[in-house]
Amino acid sequence: MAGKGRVESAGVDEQDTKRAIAREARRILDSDGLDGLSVRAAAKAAGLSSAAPYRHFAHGLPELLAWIAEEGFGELIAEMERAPVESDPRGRIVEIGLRYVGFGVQNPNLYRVLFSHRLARPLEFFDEMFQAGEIPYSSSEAYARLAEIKMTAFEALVRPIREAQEAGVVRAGDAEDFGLALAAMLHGLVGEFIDEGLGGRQSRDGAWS
Amino acid sequence: MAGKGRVESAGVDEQDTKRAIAREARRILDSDGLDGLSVRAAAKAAGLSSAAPYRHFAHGLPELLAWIAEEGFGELIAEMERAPVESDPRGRIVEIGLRYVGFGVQNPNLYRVLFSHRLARPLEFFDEMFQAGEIPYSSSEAYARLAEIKMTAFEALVRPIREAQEAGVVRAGDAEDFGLALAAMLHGLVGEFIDEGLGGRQSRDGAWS
DNA sequence: CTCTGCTAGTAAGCATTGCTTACATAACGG
DNA sequence: CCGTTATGTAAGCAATGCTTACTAGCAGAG
Repeated sequence: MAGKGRVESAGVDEQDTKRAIAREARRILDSDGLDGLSVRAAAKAAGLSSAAPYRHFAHGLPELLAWIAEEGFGELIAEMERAPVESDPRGRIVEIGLRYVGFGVQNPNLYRVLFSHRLARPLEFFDEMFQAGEIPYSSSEAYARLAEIKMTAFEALVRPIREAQEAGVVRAGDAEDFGLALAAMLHGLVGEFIDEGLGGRQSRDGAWS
Repeated sequence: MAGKGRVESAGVDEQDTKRAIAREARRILDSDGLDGLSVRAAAKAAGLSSAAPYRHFAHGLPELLAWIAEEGFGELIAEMERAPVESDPRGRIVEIGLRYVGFGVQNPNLYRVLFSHRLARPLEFFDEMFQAGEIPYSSSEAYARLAEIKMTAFEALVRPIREAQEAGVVRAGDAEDFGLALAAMLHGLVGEFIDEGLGGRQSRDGAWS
């Protein structure tokens, strides 16, 4: 009663079980928080053995989290880009900021994963290992994609700033520095509402629905 | 070869071993990060058995972290209040903000503990349990003290704002709202420099020494 | 057709961790 | 002098991350 082999070759799948594991992991994360998420729990929820996830996420939990974060950043970007184009470019910046904070508040557990330093560190490790030639690019592909989409999300914040500058509505300057400051403020705001900030006790009565 | 009893009664101590455990835990936290910190490691570093810490930190790791966070907030407050009194009250606000960010950047692992949601949650649990009468106040004394000093830290940020308002140098308004926004911005900035923020890859070249 | 190799699972187990339980020892108070 | 309390130890449980050996099915080479 061991070993199942390449059974499901008929379907369109390929990475079907991989997606199933990630989906269950995401479900557990949303409902029970990061502390409730474990490789075993995700595997069990997907009807697999404890070791199965390591076939699809060779680096184990970090890579699983990276996968989830990649999806999460995608959702965050989509939410930001859903902001309507206003007549005043400044209004669009505000709209995007509001959507950013709203997304964080509505998905606190996911948001914490997105900006966990456990995610930032692997990115550096990947850089080092890749530059040292210890590992082929593809084996840490997930981290590379994560770094890319993270920059894309940042770009989604910087672009409207640049547009506002080109329209002459916002003072000229380094759009990336402006973006950095904006990202810091939004990130800090989410932290406050998620109950991690200094003013956490006071900031619980927001109506972010 | 088991049991040592109340041996060290001659010293001035009382909570000597407790402080020793916390000190080792802090050392491990600073050097190896939160992932490297464990109750057992702290106990071993203090020359004790694995179960010893639970005598002093009945709630285990969460309470140990709360203790560390309490010390950490004390250091943060001290650092902020070291800001010189300037002629311009606005300058003092900036000075305090700079010291806040500097502290976070220089103590990243501690800072992450200070604002971990694992710390925020116990505070709520404590509130609920206390209001439900399930637990005497003193048994969660550590969390109560933590909540208090956290508000003190926030107060250290709000006070100079109020002073600036009274001096007429800063537009009047709700100082707590201003403080909340300031806390959010500073928290977000630290996050960026600590490598958790959206612009993380770009913000590494600060000279915070 | 057969052999070889690859893919994708399983079962079992190791080390670590948080925490609990049972126990031992020493100081203190009546 | 004896019970109580404070403070430690040893041992062990359950959960977790991860590894190792193994198995089963499919695909292609000869």
